[in-house]
Amino acid sequence: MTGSLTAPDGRPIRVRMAPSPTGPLHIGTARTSLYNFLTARHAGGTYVLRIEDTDAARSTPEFERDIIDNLHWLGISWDEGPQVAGGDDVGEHGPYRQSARMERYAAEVERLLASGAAYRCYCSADELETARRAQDAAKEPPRYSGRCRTLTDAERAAFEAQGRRPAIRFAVPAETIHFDDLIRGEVAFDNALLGDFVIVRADGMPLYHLVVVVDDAAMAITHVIRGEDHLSNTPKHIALIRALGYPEPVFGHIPLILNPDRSKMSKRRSQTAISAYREQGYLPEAMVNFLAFLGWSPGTEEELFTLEELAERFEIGAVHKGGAVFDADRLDHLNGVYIRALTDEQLALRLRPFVPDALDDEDVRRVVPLIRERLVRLGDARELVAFLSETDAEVAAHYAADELVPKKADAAGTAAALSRARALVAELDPADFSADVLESRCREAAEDLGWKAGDFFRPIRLAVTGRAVTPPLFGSLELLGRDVTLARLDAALEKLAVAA
RNA sequence: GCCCCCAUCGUCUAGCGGCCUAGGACGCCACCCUUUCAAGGUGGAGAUCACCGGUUCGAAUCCGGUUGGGGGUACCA
Repeated sequence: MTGSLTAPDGRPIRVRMAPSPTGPLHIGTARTSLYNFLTARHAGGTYVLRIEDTDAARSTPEFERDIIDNLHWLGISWDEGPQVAGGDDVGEHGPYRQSARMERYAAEVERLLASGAAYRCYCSADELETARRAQDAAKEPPRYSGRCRTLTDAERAAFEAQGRRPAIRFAVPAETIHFDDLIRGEVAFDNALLGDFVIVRADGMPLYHLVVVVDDAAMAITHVIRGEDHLSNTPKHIALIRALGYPEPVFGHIPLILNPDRSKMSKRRSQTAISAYREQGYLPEAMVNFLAFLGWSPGTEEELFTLEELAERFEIGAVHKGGAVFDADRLDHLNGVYIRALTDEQLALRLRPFVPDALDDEDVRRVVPLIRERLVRLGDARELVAFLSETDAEVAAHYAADELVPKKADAAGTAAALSRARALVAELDPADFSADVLESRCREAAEDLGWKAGDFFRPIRLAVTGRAVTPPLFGSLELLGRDVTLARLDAALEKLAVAA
């Protein structure tokens, strides 16, 4: 299973990703896109993006935009496909939106109709439903009876006269279809078990099975790499391909990404929109690495790869057959690793959209060393740095007076300790207001007081940040500055006095 | 129901007939470091390789069956 893929005729491969803009970019679609992208890059082939928007009722420009944006965000780019920002499509096999390819589908359907490979079906939804129910009752597989397959011209005319609008069905040949799946090897399906499926709706809209086959041929796709949920559609597609006289592409079906209960990953049970991960501050490089390893491994113990390195190593034939549970803990860990690998400058830049506007770029740059090891997601920074932009009153509102008091102390003792801290800060030459000086002075004060350093630091931390869990205390004080530190210490003292 | 696919620690995986008394990572536990929380370090628990039969001198690795799980069965994609 090594060596680069080539098309059957020895030419470079052409693969494609064909998302349907009926929802935001889904994690599974993202991984399928990634695997296609990596396969293309690895083999020096062409990667095509096609938007499958034939379902007009559910497709929206917003979802298309979301898909394209987030694919770009992940670093996945295509050689041919629709352009964002209203530009023309790129590539010679366009248009790359199915909604713009209707004439072509219509022409191919005509060919199918003319050759007898497809036929008009006048059955109504009710009739179909009744038939399905009868089959179910008789414990037969529910499939179309083929009733309209052999209609005479007169019968057809009669239906037309009744005003019935026909759907078009593909007359599935009763044969066993074999194909050699890139990932699963030999697979065989008996198409005699299939009913004739609809390829054009009564309203004239062509359906998925038809358009996918027409477009893959029109776009000269050599390798169709898609989710396992399409495995059982493949014999239908092959039958259609043969009826249309197209060259047969190679198929590869990658395993599904699973919910923790091992069912197909769904919005119901998991967070599936890539945009949601992006908004929480997952790094695209972490996402890509995580997704790549969900169902594939380089066979070594290395586990951190860039997109380029993945393209070099990725082997579609080495992809697993079994589904993989989406492990959010692992993603979190990986994201932290990638965050910590960033330089302070890079991290500051990436953090910008996640921290309050009230902090200027210099503030962000200065707080980075304090929080970098504490971030699982970039979005975690918000809470971690909140004390820097909150007002003194907001900070004070985060805690109650009794929270200031350590277990082994009382309110009076705590007040004394905080006063000591306040005095120490007040006496400090502004030029000495640094983390190091603050720390050594506070340690001395704690010793004087006979307090354990940790016990002494805790109320200061709460007073100044409003929180029990914060970045390192003295670095935080330094960032806050002397005046704010003093004011917040005063506020805590006052709170204590009021409570007493 | 029918068709198809799959099966190594809780999870992601290494493994392609002897190197496996099954390796790594995440998570979990303990300890160390430590001003909180993290990060980091060290150690640990955790898989009779789903089960049963074969093939073989030898099987996690090959074959068959069973069980379990999943996907598909639309005038959705």
